[in-house]
Amino acid sequence: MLIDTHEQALLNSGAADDGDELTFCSTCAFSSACLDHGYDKSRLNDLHVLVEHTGPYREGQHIFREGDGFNAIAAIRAGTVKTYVTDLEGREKVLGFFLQSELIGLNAISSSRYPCNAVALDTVFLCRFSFPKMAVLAARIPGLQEQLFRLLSEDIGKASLLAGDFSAEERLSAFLLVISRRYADRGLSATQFRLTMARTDIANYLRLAPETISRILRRFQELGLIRVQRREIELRDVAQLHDIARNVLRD
Amino acid sequence: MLIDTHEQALLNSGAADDGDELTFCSTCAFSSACLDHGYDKSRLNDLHVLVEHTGPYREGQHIFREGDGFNAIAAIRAGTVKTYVTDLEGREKVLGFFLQSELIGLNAISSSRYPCNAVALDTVFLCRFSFPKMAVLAARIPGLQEQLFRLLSEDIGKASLLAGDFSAEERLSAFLLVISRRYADRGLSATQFRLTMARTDIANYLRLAPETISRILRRFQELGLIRVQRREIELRDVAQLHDIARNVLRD
DNA sequence: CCCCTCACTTGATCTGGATCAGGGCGCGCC
DNA sequence: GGCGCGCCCTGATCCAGATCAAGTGAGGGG
Repeated sequence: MLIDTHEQALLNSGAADDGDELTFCSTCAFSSACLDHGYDKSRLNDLHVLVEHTGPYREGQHIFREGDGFNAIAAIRAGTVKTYVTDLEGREKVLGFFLQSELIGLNAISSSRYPCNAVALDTVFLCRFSFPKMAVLAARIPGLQEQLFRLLSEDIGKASLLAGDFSAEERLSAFLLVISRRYADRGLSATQFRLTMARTDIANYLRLAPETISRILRRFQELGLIRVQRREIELRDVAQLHDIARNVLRD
Repeated sequence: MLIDTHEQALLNSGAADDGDELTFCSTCAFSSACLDHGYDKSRLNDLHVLVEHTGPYREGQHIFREGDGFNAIAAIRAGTVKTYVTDLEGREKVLGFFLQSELIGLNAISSSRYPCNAVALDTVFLCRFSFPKMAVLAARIPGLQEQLFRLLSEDIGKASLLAGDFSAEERLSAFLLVISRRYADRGLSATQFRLTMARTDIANYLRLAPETISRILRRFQELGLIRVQRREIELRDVAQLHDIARNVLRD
């Protein structure tokens, strides 16, 4: 298994133990998935050749670029990743933001090339999974195959925030709630967090102008729905935000 | 294998032969996939319990509804299917149109429920594949697993026509070209075809008003790009349509 | 400490497409 | 054939959000 010096440091620093897959990489969705579904430790070697820890990627550093040959999907161990494409006029179109334990690269499977760019928004560490090897393993471990099907299928529906002809308020409210939910899932505060992305990134993601983001954040603040100071956000009336976003989120 | 009377008639009418999977169901993506990847005939029984031909569904008849329990994905043997959800104000949001040999239901895997409605736009026949059984089979046939991963991954990127803040002309031009391409792939004319969906459906799909669809079709006709008469469409200047849609299609 | 930069904010104006309102026409049904 | 219904077209008006044009203020480097 390839481990660079940063990685080695990280491994040595914690309670990490190469012999136990769960503590070895507690943020890897697949490792957990394997164990959850009865994957036994006698086969751990399979995972070791499968998994490669990489990082750190510094803010602004690319993880992959559009057109790069696809060989691995990656789970984020730490940090935030933005995926995007650039249109013919050079404008950036943000496809998604990915937090700890989320997967990037799933949309590259079909064409064997990454169809978009991925860049670190802060300091990022990854778990890379060789996809060919994972496919072989998936055939042997039903739980893993099932997990992969589920993850892929989930992503098909994820575009809903961008699809739909929603108003700017609906979009932004839904965006804040989705971010909040994802932070909460990771044990962080659901009501107070720091956005890792610039206004421009949010705008490019929600298909709005940066000015519109500013104005609506201010409006939300004036209405007492949120408190915002630079990138620090506090949600003060989640119920009403949900009400605004109800058409987008539908649940 | 369950076969209703309509189905039986269809089977008997052609050169179909239950002993040969390829002629038995030449429009089924998976059957071909299995054979393409070295699936041998001694295991055909697996596919027979897996596949169930259904139909006809008449225009306006639902194939599944939002919330229905997911048990199977389906390949379209004939006809056109529209998938959609309804927002809280009762407005219909069209998610996609599916032609012969395309698959519906892939987005239901993750939640075990169909997250949208599917309705026939004309007379539709389906191949239903029991998903649990298919997953078992996929573990045994590498080609099938690979095919499934590829199909799922493809669909993740499909939303691009809806995402993006494209102009009405860009959207509609891209829509016509995508339809054209898909008809051509099926051996039909790429430049002359009949739309199976209403203006309203196109509008709901492209997130535009039906009036806008009308106006732009007229404008395209005045510019000599297309000829349109009711639902009959003739593409007269594909190059320029491509130019208009270049930001949407990106290839 | 000050300046410079870059992200963000704020205000003024403009516009693409939605909405509203009405009219035509093909098609099925009586 | 005529009538009615649904789909489609067309014109007039309106508005959300883009765009244009200045600020403002925090952080960083000299």
